[in-house]
Amino acid sequence: MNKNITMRDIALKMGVSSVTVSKALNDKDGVSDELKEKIKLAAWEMGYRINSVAKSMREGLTYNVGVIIPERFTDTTQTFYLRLYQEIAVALQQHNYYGILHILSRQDEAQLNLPRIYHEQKVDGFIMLGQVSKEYIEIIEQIEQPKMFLDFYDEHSDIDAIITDNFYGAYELTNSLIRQGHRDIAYVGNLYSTSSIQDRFLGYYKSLLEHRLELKPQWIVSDRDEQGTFLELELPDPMPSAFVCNCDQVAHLLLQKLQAKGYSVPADCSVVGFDNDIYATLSEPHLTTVEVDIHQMAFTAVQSMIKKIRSPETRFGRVLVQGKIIYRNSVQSLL
Amino acid sequence: MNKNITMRDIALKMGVSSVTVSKALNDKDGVSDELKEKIKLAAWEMGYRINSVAKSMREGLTYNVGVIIPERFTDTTQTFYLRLYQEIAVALQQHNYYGILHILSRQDEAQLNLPRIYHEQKVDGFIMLGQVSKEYIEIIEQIEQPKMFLDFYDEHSDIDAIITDNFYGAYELTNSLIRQGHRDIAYVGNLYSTSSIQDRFLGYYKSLLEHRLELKPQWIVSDRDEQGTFLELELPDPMPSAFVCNCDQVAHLLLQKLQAKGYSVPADCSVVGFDNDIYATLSEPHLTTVEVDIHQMAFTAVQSMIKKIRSPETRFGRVLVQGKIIYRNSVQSLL
DNA sequence: CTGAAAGCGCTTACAG
DNA sequence: CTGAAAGCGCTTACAG
Repeated sequence: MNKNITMRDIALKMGVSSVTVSKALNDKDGVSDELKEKIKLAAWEMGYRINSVAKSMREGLTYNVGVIIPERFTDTTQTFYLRLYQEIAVALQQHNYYGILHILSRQDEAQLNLPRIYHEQKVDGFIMLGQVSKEYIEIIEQIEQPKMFLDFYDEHSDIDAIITDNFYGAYELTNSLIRQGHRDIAYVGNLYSTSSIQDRFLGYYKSLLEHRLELKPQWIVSDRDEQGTFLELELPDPMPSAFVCNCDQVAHLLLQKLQAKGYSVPADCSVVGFDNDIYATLSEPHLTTVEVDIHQMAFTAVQSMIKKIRSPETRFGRVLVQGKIIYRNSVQSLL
Repeated sequence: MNKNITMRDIALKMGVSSVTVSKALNDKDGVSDELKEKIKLAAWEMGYRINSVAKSMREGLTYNVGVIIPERFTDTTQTFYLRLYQEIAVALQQHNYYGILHILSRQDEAQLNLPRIYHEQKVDGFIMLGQVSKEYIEIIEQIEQPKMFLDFYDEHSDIDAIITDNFYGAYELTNSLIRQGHRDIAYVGNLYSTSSIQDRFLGYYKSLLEHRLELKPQWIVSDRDEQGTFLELELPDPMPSAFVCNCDQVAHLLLQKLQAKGYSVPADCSVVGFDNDIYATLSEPHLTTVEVDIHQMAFTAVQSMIKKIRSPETRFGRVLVQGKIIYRNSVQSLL
């Protein structure tokens, strides 16, 4: 059987010490180039694979990053975080790091239990992907290792956060509606549910303010309860000429509601979304929306995390990743 | 600073040896119950966290399982494998194991490079999630650690595989169409692309055979090239009364094609899919389909993998996980 | 019931 | 340019 080859085995075979083997394989100084090449060749021939556990033990680094996603955000219809996780995994790979995904169960979240990867020192840092409760944030703050929030932030916490630029995304999107003649514009989303829904709302509101348009209370349509469970949408009366939805999935639901009630989109009513996820192109008409740059978010997060692991004092604060408006066919020009 | 607490620190504080601390914290024999409790309390008070790297080094186990997904299967529209990965991560968690996701780039797949988690001995076993080329399978066979295929198998390889019961799923689904009076039934899928498309086809064919229905060549409609890239679907002429699609995504595409050409589904033509993924309920009408039991597949895979890690000689062969037909509105009874 | 010793496979700091 | 020694933090096997 191919018993695992160690540096010692190579050293024995080559008649050198394992120190020399280590130096040669790691391209460190102190070994002649000639010997280095010989050792590398022997290692390759013997099928040597480095034991990362021994390396980790010695260096005090696991080369793993924990990514925590609350179970609440992982049902069948929500794939955004999984795709973000995938990009994170790829980005980590490129830095010789590895991701360990931890799905935070509802129970552990409620009972404020940290994941086992924390208790077992399995990782060098934590990326919290998806908003958790204030109480859970306080628990995370006590972790003395590098940590960051991804796709949300907490105003009271100074933990680094990478977020999509929700505010300007919604602001620009609303501006574009106004440029096309819309004046009665509603917002769909529960303002008390997550910071991103809130920030998108504020971007929408800023656009209204700048154009001196009134924000009518009945034009804020709730879409979910504070736990994130979707509610039946209630159409405002009178109807606006356009809806800014906090996400594509809700825009998709709204579209179905509107069509069921006999409204034609965009002829009778325009709808825009946010995220450019699968719902944007599955909706009929396809949605004008803001594309979150998942790739960029993942890469920024990983890069920052690795910097923090290397120098734990590094602080980034709140990093905004710009989105991009994708124009499709769910908006009617009123001009 | 909270310098990491080790067993040694606890031992020093309690005036015992670190052996005793280890035994106490692991609930091993050889320490009085009284002392055990005292040590556990002290560990808790001191904020002790076990160093899993040291444990791993000592035991020769990483407690990680590598899950390899070819990049080809991870574009925006395909979330099946990511959801399966998520279930795997949860199942592993329950066994005190962790998953490391490796996205196998097209390049590494073509160049037959094994992932770095192999070369660094980062994991105790490998789950290959999604079909790879014959050549790559041969490379995987050379891995001397536990390994298994998930959601595909290779006839020439005796590597354990967990697959959904594609054959009987498609067989039952086709039977149900025939029971509803359909006689002219087409199949949509490239028979040379993956084993699951092939097996679903054969289940469909078995149903035809049993009912003495002819399999007309023009009723096999290709949906993708052998690399998996979707092709424009070509409707057969004459048209069948029903289509059995190899997956929901293709059923969704077919639906759009049919509707664009003026066919009404299911009035003019019935369509069934496979997978019960997001496309099944995003299609209009919602698709009658076979639900792949993702949860069960992941749990079976993880359980088998852990058995194999504990006793490397364990063989499972090909494990079939039963699917379940979900009846919706995309089929018209002709009776 | 308790502990001293050994060892897992590396790498760093130091000596030659 | 090369190597002996030490140590990362555990756990097992053995001795008392």
